[in-house]
Amino acid sequence: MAATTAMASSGSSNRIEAQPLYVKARNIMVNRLIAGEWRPGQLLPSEFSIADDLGVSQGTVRKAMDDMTAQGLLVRKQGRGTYVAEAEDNSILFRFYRLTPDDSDATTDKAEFPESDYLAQSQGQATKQEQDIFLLSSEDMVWRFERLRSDPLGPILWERLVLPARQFPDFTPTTRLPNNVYQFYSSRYGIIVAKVNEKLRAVTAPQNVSQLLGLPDQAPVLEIDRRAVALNDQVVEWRISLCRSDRLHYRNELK
Amino acid sequence: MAATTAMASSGSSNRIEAQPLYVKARNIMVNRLIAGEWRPGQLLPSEFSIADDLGVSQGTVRKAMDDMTAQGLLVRKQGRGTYVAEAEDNSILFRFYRLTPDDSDATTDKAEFPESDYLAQSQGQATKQEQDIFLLSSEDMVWRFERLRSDPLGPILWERLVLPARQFPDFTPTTRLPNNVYQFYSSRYGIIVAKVNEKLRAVTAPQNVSQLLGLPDQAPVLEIDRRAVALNDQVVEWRISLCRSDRLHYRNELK
DNA sequence: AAGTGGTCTAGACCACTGC
DNA sequence: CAGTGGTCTAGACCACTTT
Repeated sequence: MAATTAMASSGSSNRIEAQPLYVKARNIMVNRLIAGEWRPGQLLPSEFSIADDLGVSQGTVRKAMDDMTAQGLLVRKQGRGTYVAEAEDNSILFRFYRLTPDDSDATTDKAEFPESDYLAQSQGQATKQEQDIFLLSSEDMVWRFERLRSDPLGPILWERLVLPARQFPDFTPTTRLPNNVYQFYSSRYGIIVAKVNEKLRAVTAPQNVSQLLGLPDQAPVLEIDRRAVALNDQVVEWRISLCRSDRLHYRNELK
Repeated sequence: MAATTAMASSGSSNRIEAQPLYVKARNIMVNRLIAGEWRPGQLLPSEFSIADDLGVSQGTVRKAMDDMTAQGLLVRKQGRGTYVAEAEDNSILFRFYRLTPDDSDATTDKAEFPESDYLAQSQGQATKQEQDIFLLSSEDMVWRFERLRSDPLGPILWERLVLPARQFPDFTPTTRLPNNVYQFYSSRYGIIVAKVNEKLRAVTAPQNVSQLLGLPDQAPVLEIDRRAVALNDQVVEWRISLCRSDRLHYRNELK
């Protein structure tokens, strides 16, 4: 079977396609993730079996999988096999959620994920900005959510969340998002969020927000403009959060 | 020579030290970096030569070096060899400097590194907080700097920078820090900054800072509390910056 | 016992650099 | 041309999980 599915050899003959085999193997596998052929949580075939399938050695498949594992797309379990990562695997807390109580000890870092109160929810035509962000046309629809999120000590942030309606076909005006949205996108729609781009600013809270958060008028808040990018490079979520930073902060580790 | 320097085999005999050879090899090499035996910019021995030295195969050394390269400690140059990374190699801009003009296109992202005006500079005994941060005793001294940093359009941030005096023995009250401090630590003292921990908050600018930055009174600014951690896990720099965020933002890509 | 990923080795060949 | 890192393969053995 290697005859039909084998990838071009990297041997001396082939000047075009100067791409290592393990990169091609990786691309093929990533495309299977994008296509939904391999879904989050699924057990993949063994390395040897994929190697046969692609017509390369097991070591080459391993290198490709090493990359994908490092990127958080796959999860290996010794003795059992390799699985497509689910949003839970990456411990969402440390991956995409950076707001931390000031007194937290990092050791006693409990998985306190904030609860949500829905202030508004509607479907509407994409604005110019939303068209740019999601690559939509002016007739396309988006879902918009406004939420107030709180931890046990009280409200911590206000946020507006926008989703392209096309990707979430079964939403209704009363559909609520679970607290861990990326887990939801992954398990329900097979959408794998590969990365998130954020822009942070210090701004003065609008009056309604400072009231909701219980802050004095004109209080400074942290504005986080976040765009979640799926494996196929499409933006699947746009979110603007206004966070109180009097008892929380945004932590970042740069390596 | 493998007889004396060889690392314990991972074979069946040895239950203690359940550590893969490549991890041991990595640790040995990292320790050479910490000890200053290998200095930034230096050309390392070839993989085969190190493999002989450590009594392992070249593939094992390669795997250890792969890790270190991924971590930004080493830089490979095909056909020439492997070098200890210098701060310039990692393109400091993208690694540790996250402030970006709002209009920047990422494509036209010029390496505009802000200039510094020194407002104050002094040596003094470490405060309680500084003792905690740098693991110093009460008699130990620190250097403190206050700077105003500007890009071509004007001032963008005020910052206070603290260094443990012991690590910078030849400083004088008029020693200035170059713009790229991590490059300076690396080339002059062999100090390799492995990572940086930051805490971000939105705060109201103190009056003197808002004046220096040309902002209205009570303007919100982004406070960045940063600790730079060296390879040996010691904090070597503490910095608090107050950044205008009306025409700049802090960009972050989470993967 | 069988199957999986994890480690380690050895050897081949390629691409690039510098002499 | 020799030396380096980069890729690819094949095979051995280990550690872990499941049957």
